[in-house]
Amino acid sequence: MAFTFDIVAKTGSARAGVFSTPHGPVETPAFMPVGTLATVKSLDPDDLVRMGASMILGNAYHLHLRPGDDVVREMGGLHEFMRWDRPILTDSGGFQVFSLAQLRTITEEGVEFQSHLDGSRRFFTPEIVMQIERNLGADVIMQFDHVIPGQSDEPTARDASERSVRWLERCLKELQRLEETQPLEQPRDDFPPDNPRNHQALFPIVQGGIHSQLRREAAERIRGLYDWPGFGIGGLSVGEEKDAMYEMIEVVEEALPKTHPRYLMGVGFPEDLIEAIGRGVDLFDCVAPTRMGRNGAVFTHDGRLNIKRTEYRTDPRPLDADCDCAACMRFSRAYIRHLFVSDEILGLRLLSLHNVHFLLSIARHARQAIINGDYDSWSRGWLSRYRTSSPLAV
RNA sequence: GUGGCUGUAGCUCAAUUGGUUAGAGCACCGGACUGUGGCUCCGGGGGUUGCGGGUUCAAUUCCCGUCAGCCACC
Repeated sequence: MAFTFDIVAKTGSARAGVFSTPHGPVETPAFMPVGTLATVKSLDPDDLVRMGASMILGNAYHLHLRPGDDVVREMGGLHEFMRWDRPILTDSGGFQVFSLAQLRTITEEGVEFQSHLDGSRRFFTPEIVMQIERNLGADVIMQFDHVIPGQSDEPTARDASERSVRWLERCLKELQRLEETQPLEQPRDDFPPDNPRNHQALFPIVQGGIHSQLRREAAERIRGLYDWPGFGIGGLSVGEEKDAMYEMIEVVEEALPKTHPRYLMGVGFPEDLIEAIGRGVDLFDCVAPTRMGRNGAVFTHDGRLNIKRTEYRTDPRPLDADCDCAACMRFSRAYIRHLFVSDEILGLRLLSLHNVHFLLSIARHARQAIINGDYDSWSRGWLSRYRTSSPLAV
């Protein structure tokens, strides 16, 4: 089997593992920087490698609309297109259809919607999304799911969750057909040769809103369908209370096999990573470090700070004294603030660099703490410092 | 020198025949952002309406003077 997950250490529910893919291993817990449009905004592959990123994300919805998944396929697949030879995971676009697109009409067959770029009418089905993700050629591909707001009531959440499971069955069937009929593009001669990589790992997504019973039922039904290489946990950090999110993670952790990787989609903030790792989550992705970086927010060990504030106008210190990222090793808060206030590109880049590094670093340290067997004390100390210094972090 | 036009928030402009506490956009100062547009959203500070008089119950608005800028003509 092309995808394996080996757990090397455990502390309570927290696990340190190695997830193997055709493009190399992913040491978990891992944070995956988001590169929606085949780029982690403002960072290039060398930056990401230097920071120790192993797997990154692409997005089926966005890449289908532009440049087109057919274009990516013709260019040799997403890895070669963006020159990233480590693992890639593509999100199905389910979240985007429900967050960006307009005039959604949902049926059992699929979703009709309007592109957020030009308003053109589009139709996504589980089969079409699998074809898109096949063309992109990522190592891990997410099922097409039905995403709903975090505070949705039980009937709404049940409807969406059960539809997601039915769509999952169709995704699996279509992927199996594609693997028979459409081999992935082979790398070009000047690209480092890789493992045989015709197989893509399809991750199901456990939905169910903030309703424990729905979460359990979804996990149960999904497990009964196939021997999945890993599991997505979706529909969280979409407006619900943090306590509800943590509770749902615990419920799903109980209901999923302990032998497989769990990927908490769209999370998160530093404190969320640490809380969720303690509850057995292995993989994360989040736009927060880059998007918030572009808006001036900086993650530090002493909580979040806003680089635009006047108080940093002549502050000679680095963003975070305990950070060894490229921005902190070289530049002052005063300089980066100046870049921001002046709308200079470098400001966006340096904060994105720092924030991504910060989350990658949390995952690395968490992994080491699990291996050392002292995750509880490490995480308590980390959270205490972060929350004490920052009244903004709940 | 003469005639005309214009002076309202840091900037660009509003303010009904003279009628509540002079508004808006941008800028500035805070805050939000969790399966991505550098977007967007929320809140805040800021004006002796160029200056000095006058008319009026009431003046950004009408009158006189004055200062500044612009235009035209000597």
